[in-house]
Amino acid sequence: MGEADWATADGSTDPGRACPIGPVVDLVFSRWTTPILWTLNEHGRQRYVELQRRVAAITPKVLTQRLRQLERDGLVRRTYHAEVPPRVEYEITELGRSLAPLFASLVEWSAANLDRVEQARQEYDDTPAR
Amino acid sequence: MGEADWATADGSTDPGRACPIGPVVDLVFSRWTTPILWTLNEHGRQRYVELQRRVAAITPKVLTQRLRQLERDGLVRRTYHAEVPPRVEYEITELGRSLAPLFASLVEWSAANLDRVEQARQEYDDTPAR
DNA sequence: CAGTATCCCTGGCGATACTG
DNA sequence: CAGTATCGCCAGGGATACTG
Repeated sequence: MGEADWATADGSTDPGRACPIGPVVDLVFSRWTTPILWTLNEHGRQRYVELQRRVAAITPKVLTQRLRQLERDGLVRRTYHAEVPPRVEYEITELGRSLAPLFASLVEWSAANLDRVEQARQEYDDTPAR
Repeated sequence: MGEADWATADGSTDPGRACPIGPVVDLVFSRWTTPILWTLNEHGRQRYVELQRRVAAITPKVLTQRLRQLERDGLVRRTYHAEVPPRVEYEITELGRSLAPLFASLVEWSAANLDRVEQARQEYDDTPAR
């Protein structure tokens, strides 16, 4: 909570993402990654098709893209079983699981404050002088 | 942490965002909102131009868009002073400030684990059999 | 100063079809 | 089953210029 923590090591401001949580936000909160991680964390090791069913509305292309990215980032582990038919299982890694408390905090915050947000929107929309 | 918390109240799965933190992610972690909230939280009440300078590389159009959205969501308060030249100040609200612990957790997680992510990427990229 | 207004452009996503 | 491959789109963002 320092006064100038948003400055980078070399003293210059980081253009674009002038805050220290930029990287982790890109990592965890980019599109589709949160539902995927959530599902993996909640339902344990799963096959590709199970994921596709649980993370509704995601197309196979995008699901694969995100899974590859998560695997590369070390948050998800992919296990290929050379059988017929082939079986691939995905599971969350220890590193991925370390995000669970964070997710829990997010859930807590939502439960406590999301209605306030909705209320604020209502008031904003109901104000004619804008 | 129930077994089927990703199901909505009516028993159906929520298409697209099959996890309970979907809404708060959209609210807080959509593009540009995190650096804006961070800056507002770190440097207190500021004028439009100060924000524009601190959140580097953001264009005025987008900055205004995001500020309006944050105002509507009740996370930011806008104060217009009818002077010449006009002066507008933005500050984080109590509701917005309630996100601070969350941000702090994110910073902590980054400090503890971001190097592991980088390491995982290195290993992934250095593996030829892919 | 604090924004609008306009135009443009891209990359991410969706849909669909196909394969080892 | 577990993905690729290809195509098309369009919302969101960037650049630039202008205004009360």
